[in-house]
Amino acid sequence: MPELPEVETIRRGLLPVVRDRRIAGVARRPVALHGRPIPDLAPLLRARITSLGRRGKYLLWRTADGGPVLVMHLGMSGRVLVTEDSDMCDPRRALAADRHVHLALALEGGGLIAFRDPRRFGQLALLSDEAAVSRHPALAALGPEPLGADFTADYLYRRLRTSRASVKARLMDQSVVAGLGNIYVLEALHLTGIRPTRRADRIGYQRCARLVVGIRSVLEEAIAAGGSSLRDYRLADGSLGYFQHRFRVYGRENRPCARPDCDGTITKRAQAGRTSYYCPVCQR
DNA sequence: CTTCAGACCTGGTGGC
DNA sequence: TGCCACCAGGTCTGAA
Repeated sequence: MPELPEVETIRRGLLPVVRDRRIAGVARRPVALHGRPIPDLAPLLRARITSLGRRGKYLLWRTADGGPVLVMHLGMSGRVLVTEDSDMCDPRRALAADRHVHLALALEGGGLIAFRDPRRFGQLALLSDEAAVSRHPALAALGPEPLGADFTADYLYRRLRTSRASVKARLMDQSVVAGLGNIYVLEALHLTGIRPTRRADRIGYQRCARLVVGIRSVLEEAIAAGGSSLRDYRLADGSLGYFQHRFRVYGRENRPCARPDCDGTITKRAQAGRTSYYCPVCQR
């Protein structure tokens, strides 16, 4: 899936296209996404999109006058497709043309937004207003934004010191910090010289402080690069992100460690049902 | 309580 | 070429 940098890149690319556009037609496929049916989209009809927000890996489509909010999570394989082609503005046709498109919104004046997710691990919810957004269980459970002021060394130290789980599992827990996934956790841990398998409660304050800085810098660099394109992911305009060329550890088993003064070799191993990559020499 | 394996899905890849 | 096992950016559940 898109992790925070990919979702943020999509948000930035989409915003100028959809802002102030009115929704002229809607269609949904009768399939389950993340085990739940796609909500009725009728409340979106005639609504005007005013902003596109992001919280963790969630995209929030807001509409004018306190109207409904579409909450979208891209799961592992979700994408948002946009076409400004005025011929392609029938949402039902968009669903018929591609069996992995599960939601389509036609824009007044031409153009179409489609949510495509082959694996169907994504999530869609339509909330009636801002109050419902703050009550949404998954959103309410999210920890601080890693690029926000609340994500501090004090905070992270407090959240790590009480857990015997691995630091990697802890950082991937969205209630600790919102938006990190497998790739960026591993990248940040390499940057800060911490082994993914290290127990969270064995990490001191100074290392937490470095981790906060490292997480921020990895995310900022990735956003600047337009995210990472592996498999499905594309920017809003269909182009590719290029942060994957800057990976220090992810997918780099048996390659030399990228740290200049380190002669280690990147190791791959299964951890908590996922794959971890790290340098056994400089990550402790 | 916390932690972790398994389930949920499809598609792409690499081995035989 | 075909078949099959395995792997993939995430999240939730239930069991230990």
